Amino acid sequence: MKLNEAKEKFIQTWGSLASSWGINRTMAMVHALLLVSETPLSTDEIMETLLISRGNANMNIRELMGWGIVRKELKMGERKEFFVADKDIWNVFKQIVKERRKRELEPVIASIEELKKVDNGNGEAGEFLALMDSLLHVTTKANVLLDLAVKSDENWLMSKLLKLIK
Amino acid sequence: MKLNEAKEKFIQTWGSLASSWGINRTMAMVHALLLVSETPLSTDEIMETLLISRGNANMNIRELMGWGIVRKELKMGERKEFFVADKDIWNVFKQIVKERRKRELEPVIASIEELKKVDNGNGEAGEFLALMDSLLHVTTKANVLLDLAVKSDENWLMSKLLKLIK
DNA sequence: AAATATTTTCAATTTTTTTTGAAAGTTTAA
DNA sequence: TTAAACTTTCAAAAAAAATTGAAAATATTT
Repeated sequence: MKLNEAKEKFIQTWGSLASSWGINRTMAMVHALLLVSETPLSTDEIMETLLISRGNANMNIRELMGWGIVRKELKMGERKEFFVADKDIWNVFKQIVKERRKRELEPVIASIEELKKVDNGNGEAGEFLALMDSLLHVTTKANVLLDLAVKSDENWLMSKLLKLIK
Repeated sequence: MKLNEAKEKFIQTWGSLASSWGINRTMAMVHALLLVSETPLSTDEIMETLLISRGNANMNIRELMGWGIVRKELKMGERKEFFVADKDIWNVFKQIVKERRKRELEPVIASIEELKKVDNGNGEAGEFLALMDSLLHVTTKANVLLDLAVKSDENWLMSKLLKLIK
């Protein structure tokens, strides 16, 4: 398999994985392209390589920057903006966990807390409250653990965790 | 807030969360409905409550059973099938992790392994290979850890993990 | 074996999400 | 200040995903 073919396959793999995780296919492909690119790429280069429109390219690049895993790079003597992906995969992973925790996990915890205020005058909400409690139990623990994962150094975390397995 | 209102809000919350995780909105709502229901529900009851068609209800119930988090319950003297959701949230969590690991993580690891076979005769694939290695590093570790999580008892795992935080 | 109840399937439709592309906006250079 | 280079926006179009509903299949009862 030639290098370019492998890169292409990687972009496809990343793209098709995306939709199972609620991530825009094109966004994942732009990310993959930047990951395998040895040099920063301009919007035009991304458009040409992935055969997508300018609007689409722009939108997804911006979204990736919002996730904190792609950044702008300015080239001297060039007016265009260039983009690079953070190549430190552990960092990318941490960044995504951090964002999803903030965007999705925390709101859901707040929402469950809210639902615990249900009127239980005659005790009819007992089962419901038990469900909310067990959900809260799992989600808050996940929250704490993900926070730990995000803040820690990879090697420290992994060595600790791998010890647990034995 | 009345109990029924709270249940409805819970179903909505669960449903809207779903799409960020690549899960069908209705499937999440059916799941939520079964979670908050104190009794097993028939397809007809699910249709009526969520205002969805028979085909849709059937499809999503079946999908939930495929994920191993909803099961059929037969009532004596009733010809209809009834459905119940596993109320043990830790179990539900484990089951979902287990399935996603099998359906998504393992194939992606296999795919990256495949891409490592790229032709590197003249050394031009060095950076690409380094990227594949670091991806493999993170994904295989995640794989091992999730496997641990899935196989372990909640309390054991949690007590161990919480110790790490201190 | 026929009638009835129930579940499943799937082509057609609807809804939602993504993408396009051109116009508007912004920045830089002459 | 004007023009050119470049980026952003967003309404319309296209594509993808979800949903419907009725017909077919299956299961149960009489």
